[in-house]
Amino acid sequence: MNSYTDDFSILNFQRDLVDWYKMNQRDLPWRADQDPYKVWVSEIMLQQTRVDTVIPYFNRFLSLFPTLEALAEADEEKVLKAWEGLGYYSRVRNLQTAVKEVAEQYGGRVPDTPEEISKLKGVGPYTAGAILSIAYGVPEPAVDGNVMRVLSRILLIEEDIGKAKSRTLFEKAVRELISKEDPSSFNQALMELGALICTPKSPACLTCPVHEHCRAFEQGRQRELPVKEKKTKVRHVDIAALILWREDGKYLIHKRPKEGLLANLWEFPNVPVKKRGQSEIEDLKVFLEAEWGISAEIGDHISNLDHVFSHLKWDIQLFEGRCIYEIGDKDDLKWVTFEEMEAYPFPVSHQKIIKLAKEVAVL
DNA sequence: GAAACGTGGTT
DNA sequence: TAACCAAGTTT
Repeated sequence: MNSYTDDFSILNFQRDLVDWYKMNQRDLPWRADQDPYKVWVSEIMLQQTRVDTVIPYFNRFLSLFPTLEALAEADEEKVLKAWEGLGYYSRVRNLQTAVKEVAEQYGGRVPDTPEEISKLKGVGPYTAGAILSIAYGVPEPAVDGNVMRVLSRILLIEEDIGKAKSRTLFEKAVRELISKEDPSSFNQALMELGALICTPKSPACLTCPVHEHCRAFEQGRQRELPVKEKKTKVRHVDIAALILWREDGKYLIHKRPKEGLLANLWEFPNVPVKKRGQSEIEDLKVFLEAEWGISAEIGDHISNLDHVFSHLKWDIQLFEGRCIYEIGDKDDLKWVTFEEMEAYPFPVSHQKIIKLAKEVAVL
């Protein structure tokens, strides 16, 4: 055959892993029941996001949108507001799109087959397997970063887990290993083990419930795995941003485009700066005039701030300015008070600006 | 297949 | 501090 599970004691491994999980699993809010909608929401939130970060978001989200129907009918602005600060905002817009699809096409019942569930927006191979196994007990692999790390050690798999292709290899391994009696516990156990014991830097092998099955541990090579190539540095982008105010105590905010970075979130007026130096104020004025028909008197430089994303870094020079003249109304522009601002979803980068704007306003 | 897509905690 | 990491998916 020549598979990674040749000469591997599958049944004993399953037993040791699942027994440990049942005794040691964390008490997490999405484990209270197996409601497919809640499992779904939790899985989307947990993508690339820590459990501790997700817990309060999950509880708030479920109190705001307790059912699939409630989320399907909700205003997108409210949904984004509930996601504010969690990051990867397309996750929740895709989730709402998918939930509407389920409400309309499946009578509100989350599909329970790989073929159907995988068609839903935002449901990739991992999430499909997670929902199917956890909510429905279907023995499908749910291969995330934890699973690849854990199995790379246990089975001594030296494939680069950074490559998209290697995921299918791990899925193949899981199909051979997974407990048919309790796929839910098996999949979650693998992830729980990765989160609590088989951690990236210094795995706690001595307390690991399955170290007797671990080929890397046997050879003392657990710290060499998984193999993962390093990423390149993030790109720096210079931006000039503006706290633009009016005599009536309102500030100008702008809704970002429906695609791309921070899609549909709100922000303060800003422009990319071509050459760092003295042109920032002019860049802002030209932009306001040309794009929105606004003329402004730009005043003090407030401060410099930076914000790091996964793939780039904003270096923001923040100014303050007074609106002199404006024409017409636009859907993506709003003049609001600080109080009204609280209803709008802002990315963290612009939450920092709000904070500074409030301090400046006091003066 | 590589890059885009957020944020906060850890090392 | 900079790099790395966390229950990935879409384009």
